[in-house]
Amino acid sequence: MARSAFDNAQFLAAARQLVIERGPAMVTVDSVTQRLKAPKGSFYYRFASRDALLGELWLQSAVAYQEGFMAAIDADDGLGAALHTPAWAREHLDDACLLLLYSREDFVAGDWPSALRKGVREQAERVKDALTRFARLAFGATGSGQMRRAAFVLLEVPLAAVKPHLKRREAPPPLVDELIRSTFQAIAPRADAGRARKSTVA
Amino acid sequence: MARSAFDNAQFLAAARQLVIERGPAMVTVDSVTQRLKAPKGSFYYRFASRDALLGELWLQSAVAYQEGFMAAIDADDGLGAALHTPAWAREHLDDACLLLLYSREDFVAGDWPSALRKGVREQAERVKDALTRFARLAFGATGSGQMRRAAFVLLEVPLAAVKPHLKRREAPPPLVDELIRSTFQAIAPRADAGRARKSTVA
DNA sequence: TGATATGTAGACTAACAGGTCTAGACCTAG
DNA sequence: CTAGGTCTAGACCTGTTAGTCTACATATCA
Repeated sequence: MARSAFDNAQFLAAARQLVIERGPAMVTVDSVTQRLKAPKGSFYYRFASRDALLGELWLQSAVAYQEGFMAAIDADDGLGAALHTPAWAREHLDDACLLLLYSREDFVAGDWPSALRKGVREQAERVKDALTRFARLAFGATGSGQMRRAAFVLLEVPLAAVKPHLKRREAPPPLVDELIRSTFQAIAPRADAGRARKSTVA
Repeated sequence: MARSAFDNAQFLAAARQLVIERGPAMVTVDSVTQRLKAPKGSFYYRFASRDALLGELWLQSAVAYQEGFMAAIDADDGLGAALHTPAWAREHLDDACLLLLYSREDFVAGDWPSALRKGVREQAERVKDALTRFARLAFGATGSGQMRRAAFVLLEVPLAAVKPHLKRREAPPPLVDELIRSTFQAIAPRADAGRARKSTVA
């Protein structure tokens, strides 16, 4: 039994379940190992700390979420990017609950483990680049006001629209897309003009 | 020195400061009493538990926030209710950080102390009644879709618009009002017709 | 076969949490 | 002046947490 009775993925999966069921604060090293019937030693053999586990868990989901978002942005499909949040939540309900219902700080409060710092920084930079690109497309400039609008319409509003449903662990209904679309067209009408005509039908 | 070296308000004030500086999770009985240089006994003489303290703190702010919100709703001023969130945040930055940056569950996780349960229930009911009244005004009905829209436009969007600024402990700039107003008009145009013309100027 | 990698196993420690309890200081009433 | 309620004071108890440490089992390779 010396060759891997457990592996990293199992610990991550157990932790994910616990986050979804009870929130990140209730994920303790003991609760994870108990659920897996693994000894503590095995956990600390694979993860440097609790923060390393929760950080990796968060980063995994954040990167997965980002993929489709970036694809829409790269295609200059602003509305598609805004609607990516409910779409992704429907496809990956568990991941969406984990990522969108809690904040990054709920997973790792203080300094991040050095192994993850680079990943987190890159993640943040990609988001910022995406917002910049969209701000230029939609508002013709990238000043602080335009960036603020971009974040509002691409991230904050979709998140707010989706959250109440995730709290009940249910997929966001079509109404959510309608709310996001209306808001998008009210605030960034120009971004919609050249592209993504199919998403606009209603 | 038997007559009150400390009183309830001081404990609540100390806890409030701690919430604002470090979040509700970092408010421990020890940290509160240390900040006040009060002994633990004095704390437990006045509060039944940590939950009693944090619950009262949350409820205080929630009721204070609600006052202006309800006033706008009672006047059928939907836009005014939506704009109440940034307005109140400007006037009461500390309370806004406490109430809007965290969720009720961050203050009291499980069951609420019986002394507060009634207050919390009434608070929730008032919000629900307000949303119902607004849904009828704005959408002509109070089905689940209309209620969802009402919550979105009166609470979720204003909260989302204000949050990034509260995280930096700064007052929401005028742009926030503009974002909320645009969203409101896109989603509940009818609610604006009869009233609150002065708020609509742009 | 036997040394070593790789990992399991879980008792243990130290810090800190919420909460209890007893002793006593002080004010007020009689 | 003294009795009793009000409140301070802080030692103490119990449970839980992240993290450590040593012992040991197994597969692989020389």
